[in-house]
Amino acid sequence: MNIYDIAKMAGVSIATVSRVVNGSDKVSEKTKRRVMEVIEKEGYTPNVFAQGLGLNTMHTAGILVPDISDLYMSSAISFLEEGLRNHGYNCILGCSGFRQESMAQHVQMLLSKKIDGLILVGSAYAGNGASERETDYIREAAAQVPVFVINGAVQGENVFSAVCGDREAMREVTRALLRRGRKRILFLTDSESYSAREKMAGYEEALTEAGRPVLGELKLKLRNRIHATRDLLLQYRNLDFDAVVATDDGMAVGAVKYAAARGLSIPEDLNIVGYNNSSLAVACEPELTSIDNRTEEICRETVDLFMRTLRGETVPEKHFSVSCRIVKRNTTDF
Amino acid sequence: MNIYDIAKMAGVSIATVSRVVNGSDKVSEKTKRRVMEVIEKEGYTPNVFAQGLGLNTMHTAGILVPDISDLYMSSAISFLEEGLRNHGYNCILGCSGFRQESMAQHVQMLLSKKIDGLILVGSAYAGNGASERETDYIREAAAQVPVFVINGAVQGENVFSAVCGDREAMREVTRALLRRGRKRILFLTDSESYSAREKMAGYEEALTEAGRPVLGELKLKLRNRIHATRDLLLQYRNLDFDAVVATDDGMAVGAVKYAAARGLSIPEDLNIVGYNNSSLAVACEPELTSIDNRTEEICRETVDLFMRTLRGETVPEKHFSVSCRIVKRNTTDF
DNA sequence: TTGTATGCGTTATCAC
DNA sequence: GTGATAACGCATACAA
Repeated sequence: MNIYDIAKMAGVSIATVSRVVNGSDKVSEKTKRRVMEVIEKEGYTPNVFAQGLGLNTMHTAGILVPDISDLYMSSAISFLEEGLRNHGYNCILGCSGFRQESMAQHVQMLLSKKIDGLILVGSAYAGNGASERETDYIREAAAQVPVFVINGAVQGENVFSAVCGDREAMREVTRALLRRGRKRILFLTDSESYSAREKMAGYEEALTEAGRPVLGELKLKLRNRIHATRDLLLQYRNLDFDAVVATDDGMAVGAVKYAAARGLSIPEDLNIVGYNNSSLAVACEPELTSIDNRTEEICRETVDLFMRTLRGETVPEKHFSVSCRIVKRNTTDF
Repeated sequence: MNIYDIAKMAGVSIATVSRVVNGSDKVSEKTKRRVMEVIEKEGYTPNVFAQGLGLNTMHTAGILVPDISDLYMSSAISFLEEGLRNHGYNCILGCSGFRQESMAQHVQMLLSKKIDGLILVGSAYAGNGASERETDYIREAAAQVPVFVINGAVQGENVFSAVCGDREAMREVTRALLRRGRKRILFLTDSESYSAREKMAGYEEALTEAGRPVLGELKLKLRNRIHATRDLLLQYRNLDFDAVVATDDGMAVGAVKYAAARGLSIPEDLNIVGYNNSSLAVACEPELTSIDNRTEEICRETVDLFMRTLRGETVPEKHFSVSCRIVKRNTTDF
């Protein structure tokens, strides 16, 4: 059932059918009614491929995440999908993993589908800070469609980003721990992404401004898995720390498990702060103080930016930032 | 840059370019090389809209989930996306929520994008068992493209499904609890979906075969939220139960929290079994015995079915089933 | 082995 | 208001 069939059945030309379908006002009420009747009866919908070919868009956004089973990313996608859909855009989803090469490849794959814009979820896409060249693939993509990076700042023409103040949040938390007399604060991370670097910077700033040394032994890189974290900490028996800040709740929960295994009481012997305020923070015992990085706001802003950019508006701010919130629960005493 | 440009630059016809791009063997090595050179130099890729218009496919699968921030569904999507991508198919994602009307609407939306097949993740799509009509929208969709339901059995032409043996798993777990002397086993669920009904049936079967009555007061429907579950159980102070089985880990963790609030010891005073074996099961304390419903296998099978169906193979089994696995941790003593 | 011509189903630009 | 017709960029049947 195509536009020719409908035209024939309604006794009009395809141009008129097209006008009716697209709500043109240059059609008489009478013919509009007649055409609509046929359309309804036959359940006709325009062929999106033909539309796409003519208009050069199928109203889709490409969304790329490294790992969709990560709680942070899946909730981000949830917000993005809803927002985009409300504006008539569908999402083509890609899961790229964390390998640089694979990320660039996936970007190409999405571009080849002629998406209208590309949303990269997670600071993993913003490189590890080794070199500006790491993010060249983003700027190349941006030559074709606008690119929106969530939680990672990338510079470039047609590249937009929305982040939350990870550095400030981590600085504030570290400060609070120091104020409560914590002497040796362990920093746990699983990556060197933009946001991980920001968090570490905040941690170091707080130490420095308090006149404390930044000790390499207190900065651990590890896998973001609960048991792996617990076991690693158990191995470092003589590391001697009285607080833990982690760049994701998973590692923080691992620290909680470590405390249980060592018979340490929380928060008296050990303060622990997680990140992302995921359901893990509520599941563990004692429940985890965690930093809420405002996924919903960031996603909403990104969708807004997406729509405005596609409408051809020149947006004032290419880089949007929002403050994190510290959600205090029972693993801290500040 | 289109096929005409490339043809002109390479000094051949568009047919030849098309042949080269599609790897036809009826092109001489020499011209193939020449054309490829131009293609590489210009970075040409075929316009997928034009391809789609001609071939009536863009090699996309529609994937619909009620809630992508649910751990079970996001991990399912992760497996599906990878599997489909390995076969050259991309995913258009929809998040429908749990409302019947919205689910049907989203199915229409995906169909309008001319997907090659539709994958519905989660038994929510299989109806609440009230009437066969609930799933009519699935059979209607199946008139256009093959539909694959994950974790919910739906009958119909061109409808396929993959489930795990929820009924058997729940029966086995309940049996084990009874064998260990548990007298009053609480059943917690947040829905009446196909899989929830299967689980309840298994629970009831185990009770019945042990000569125990199935008590309505011991079957609770509630929201799948940790604190909400805990608080609800605290309200029912005189309910008197010595075991809990839940249709999702979230509620089971809520029961763990309830035990902590009441000062009950686990597993001595209370046995608890969760479902889906998510990261929540590992995050909570004590760690949760949970049922692994084999998401990866089910998704792999679904992708396989998807590909075979699209290739026009007649598949022997429209309904695939795999057994769950009970993952014993520290909230049970069987 | 290569080229020509046509169809795919729209939208949009013209005439009328 | 309405209709004829030209793009849009590809794959492919058919000719050469």
